Amino acid sequence: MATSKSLPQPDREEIRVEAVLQALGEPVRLQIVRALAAAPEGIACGELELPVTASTRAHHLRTLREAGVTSTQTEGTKRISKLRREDLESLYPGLLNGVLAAPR
Amino acid sequence: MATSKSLPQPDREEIRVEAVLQALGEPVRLQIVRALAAAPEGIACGELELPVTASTRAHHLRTLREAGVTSTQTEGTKRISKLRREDLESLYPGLLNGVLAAPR
DNA sequence: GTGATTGTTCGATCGTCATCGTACTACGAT
DNA sequence: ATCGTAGTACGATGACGATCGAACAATCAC
Repeated sequence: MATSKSLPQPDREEIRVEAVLQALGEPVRLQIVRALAAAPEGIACGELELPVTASTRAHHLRTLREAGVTSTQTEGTKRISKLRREDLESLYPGLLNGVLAAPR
Repeated sequence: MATSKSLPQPDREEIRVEAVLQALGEPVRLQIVRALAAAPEGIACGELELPVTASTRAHHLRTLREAGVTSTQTEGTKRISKLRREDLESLYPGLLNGVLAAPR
């Protein structure tokens, strides 16, 4: 049986804009967010191509999740992360689109 | 005669989204940005009510200016800072409004 | 079971940054 | 010129965070 569990994350009303902006302001994390934005079905940690080691990758994914930017579900040994687009759009309408509109 | 000079700042195309997000992610700076958003005519450094000393205030204003978030003009001994709304809206449409929509 | 895969957690290191006080500059008023 | 005001620049400190390697945990395949 494929057990699937959600990792802890802040509720929508607990999300703080400073934490979101700080999370998005780190280059590696912004790169992750761009990849997640291009993959609505979510991405497993290991599938992200990043210039850092696996432990640093885990650290950034945790930061994004705890800031309320992403949600993570375990699928077997994989952990699928997705953007919390609805929550972010509801809290800060236009913010995410504006960030994603930035030239790379 | 009232001499008026603009302090150096990045051109629109030099603005990096990481720097903008990082600048906005600091609580004191976000407070400054909120105050500037409420005062389209600009605010002098000393008129900002912040829980930090003058030197820290100057540091944050410099960070915002160098990130491309604000512009600063000298008016006598005062330095008037304004939000670069047009540039930010052009680069990251919706971002600033989204941030300002956040509950305090 | 063993082993391989996937990912996290822990501890350490190193750099960056927010903060402060002090000294300094620039301008205006007297 | 002297004084007061507005703000910056510098140097130091302390805290936070990005990074890594190594050890650990959980699941799947065999």
